[in-house]
Amino acid sequence: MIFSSKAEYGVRLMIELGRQSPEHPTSLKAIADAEGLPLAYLEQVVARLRKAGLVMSARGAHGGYWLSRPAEEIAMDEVVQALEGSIAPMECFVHDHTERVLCSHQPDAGRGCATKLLWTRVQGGIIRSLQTTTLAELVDFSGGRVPEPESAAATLDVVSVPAA
Amino acid sequence: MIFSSKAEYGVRLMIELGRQSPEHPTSLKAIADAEGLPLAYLEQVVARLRKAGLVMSARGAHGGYWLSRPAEEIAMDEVVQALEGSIAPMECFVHDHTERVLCSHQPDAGRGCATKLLWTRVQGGIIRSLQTTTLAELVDFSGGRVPEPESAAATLDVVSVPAA
DNA sequence: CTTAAACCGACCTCCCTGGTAGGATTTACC
DNA sequence: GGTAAATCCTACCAGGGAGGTCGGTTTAAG
Repeated sequence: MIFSSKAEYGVRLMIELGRQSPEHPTSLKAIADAEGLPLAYLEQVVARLRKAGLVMSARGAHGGYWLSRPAEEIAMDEVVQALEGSIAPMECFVHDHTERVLCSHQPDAGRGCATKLLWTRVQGGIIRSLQTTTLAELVDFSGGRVPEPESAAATLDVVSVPAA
Repeated sequence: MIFSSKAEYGVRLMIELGRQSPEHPTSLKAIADAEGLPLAYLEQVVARLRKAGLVMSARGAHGGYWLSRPAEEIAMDEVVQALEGSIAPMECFVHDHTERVLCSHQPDAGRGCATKLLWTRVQGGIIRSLQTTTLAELVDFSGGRVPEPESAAATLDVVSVPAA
């Protein structure tokens, strides 16, 4: 298995948020119920998304999460990267603090690290396919946005972007 | 980590075999010494390659392994597939006995399995990048074929490194 | 008949995945 | 202010797979 269930859950969570209006927060419990996922575990998953700046949150009653950007502007490589850590095809691909990915193998006896060539290509293939998929595509594929509720007056009042 | 060390070791093993003449078998011990890998573990790795028909073997003294086809005709997706089993980005991608890969998720409540769209693309990206890389490329990258020995001396125990 | 090698299967240890548990804190509403 | 709903945080835990090891059997060359 290439990706862990954190990625699966996290992507589903993002899709769920993308289907909702960003105006009012969606609680984790609602998502957990809708997707049949354990709430306590989802908390850990969403924490990664929040730290990556992909979702924002409001605490307290009627709190919840929402996308920090429109789904059209969220590429899935950001999402998966936030959930899985670095996308490394092999042990020797380690992130240093910058963006660079490097191979820790010694260039043994003058020859290059041949497997690195292969894994680099694989990594490129993965990242490309993730970069060219937006969250909006997945939202659309899963049935699109949830229709805005008619009782707009009430809900819009609840909008409650914390008026600090 | 996307691929296990079986893939790393197995690819290195294949490259080593690709650097050798297919005329005489190369022992696992020679490869283990050259690459610094545990012999007993390599046995398990090479067994997968043999069962996949990628290498052939001869038992007994002076036995060993060789590529069953020229390196130019071996695409790396075959190799990685043999080593790792199926290349599935996510739990729900399971192989049945055919080539088809399917998602076990129910199409819940009429909506399609949206994550499947994403993982399918990722899988495609991986497989494409593996398919378009041949073993010969990696052999070449790692310094190319070992020069054919003229004498009948036991050359194979010492994998001669081209002296820079 | 000794030696080098492939072949085989059982075992073993560590670490990560996939959770659970229990709380502390924040906020809306009455 | 009290209570309920929610985020947030840390610790813990069981299971399984990764990454080997070990011991032995069979095969073939010299």
